Formats: sequence, structure tokens, C-alpha cells
Amino acid sequence: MTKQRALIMNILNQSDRHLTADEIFFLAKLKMPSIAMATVYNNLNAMNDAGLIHRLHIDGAADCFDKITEPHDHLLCDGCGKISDFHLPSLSDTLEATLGHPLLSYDLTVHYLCAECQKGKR
Amino acid sequence: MTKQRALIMNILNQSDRHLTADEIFFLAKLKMPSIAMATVYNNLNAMNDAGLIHRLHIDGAADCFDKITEPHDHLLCDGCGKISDFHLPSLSDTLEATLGHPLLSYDLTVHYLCAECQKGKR
DNA sequence: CTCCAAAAAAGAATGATTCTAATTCTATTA
DNA sequence: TAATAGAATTAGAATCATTCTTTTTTGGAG
Repeated sequence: MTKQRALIMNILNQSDRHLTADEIFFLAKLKMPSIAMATVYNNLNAMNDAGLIHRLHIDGAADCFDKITEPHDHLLCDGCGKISDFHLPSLSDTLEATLGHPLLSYDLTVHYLCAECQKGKR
Repeated sequence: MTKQRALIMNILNQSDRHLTADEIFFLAKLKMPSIAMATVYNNLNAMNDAGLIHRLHIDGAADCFDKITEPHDHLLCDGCGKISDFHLPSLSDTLEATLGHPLLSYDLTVHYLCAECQKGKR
């Protein structure tokens, strides 16, 4: 656990949003101007591999990173791109039952229109 | 519907696998040597936007494209990278009920170990 | 204090994808 | 049939996120 990793972890923990590597880099640079992009990626990848954080791919955008509090799924508004979290606890069991063998994990992203975009009908 | 688009559509329809843009480009070039990569992407993007095919992102690999026969979800072996299809018809309704509002679509990828990799315990 | 290994820094390199500009089709109209 | 306009294609440059390579720094063990 290096200073850099602690800083990146902090930034993720204190954000309520999903951050791109670029945003994390920007925020990290405010606190530690010497930090390099490669360090951000190295640590994000290491933490992702260790299961401490979660890399989220959204079509047509840079990957986002997400602190992991509990397993959760994502809700993406196709109008404004806002991402929110939700969780369907029964899904894991349902999937194992359907497939007939154990699963390691799953990624679920639901596309919808948030209330504002629904109104604007974009 | 241009010749190029028909060719790309054919390649996707005749494949039982999920193909990357690169693979599609290679196969297309066999039949139509003058075809350009940009044309492949243009058409794949257009068809994806029109809902005729489906772009699938797999972490750490190039995006794949998939003909759409019926809505389906993906099963990814974390050992060998093999992709297969399955479908959980009830999920859409379950999600709408849980979220309390309509959804546009969803993407579900389940990670598991296929029978061979299970044996090899990679 | 010195040495070693691990991590970080810098910035070049990569690779998938998109963009731009120029060319070629296609379909329609005259 | 010829002319024209618009759309699609081509070629290849450009972009952007991400990774890689090399050098430098750091922090702990002896």
C-alpha cells in the first residue's frame, strides 16, 4: 500500500460518482502533482484484479472505476449518460439455477431513460 | 443496403462465433479486396444503431459483433475466453418490477469456467 | 549507511476506433 | 441517355484510452 495507491483509493471512496481514469488522474494531481498517469492505471488495474474496485465499461466512453461496497448492478440513462446503482440480490441464484453450473460473477447494465430525460423525450 | 453492407451482414449471419471488426474486415476482404476498414466500422456502427446487430464489449479485448436472432445474454469463460449465448426470459420483467420503471434494454454477461477449464483448473 | 527490490515517473508506443478529404456509386431527373 | 446531387466508400491520417519500456525514486533489510 503506497501513498499513491492510498490516494487513489481515497478519491474513489470519497466520490459518489463513477470516475474515469482521467478524472482520477486529475484529482490525484491536485494532491500529489508528481503523480503519473501510468501510476494511476497501474494501481487501478491492480486493485481491480484484486477485487477491491470495479472497472465498468460503457459503450462509447472511457472505462469508469467504482469503489466496491457490495455487489451491485448499473443503471445507465441513454439520454444523459448518468449512471446509478441498484442491486437484484436474487439474480445470482436464478442464474446458477438456469445455467446449471456455478458462476464466477456477472455484469449487468440496464439501459433506461431517467425521469428528466423521460420528460424531455430526448 | 449497399453491397458492402450485405457482405458484412452475410459474414455475420454465416458465422456461429462472435467476430471482431478485424476478423470481419479480413473475411470481407477475401470476397471484396477493395473494402476499407472504415466501411466495416461504418456499417457495423450503423447496423448496431439500427438494432440489427449487437456490439459486445469484453474486458481486455476488441469489441465483438453478433447477429441478433432473438434477445440473448452472454456467458464468458474466464479461462479460455469462449463466449456462448443463453437467455433468461423472465429477467426483463423482473428488472422492470424491481426498478419500478420501464427499461430500454439490458446487457448481461456472466463469467464462469467452462467444463474444460474447470477440469484444467486454470 | 548501503544495497536491493518494488513501485513510480516519464513519455514513447500500441491498437482499436473514428475522422477527414477525396473519390466513386446510385438513383433520379432532365 | 446524360447530367447532377447526395450518399456511401476508400484511404489513410488522427485520436484517444491504455499499456509498455526505461529510468529514477523510495523504503525497508542488513
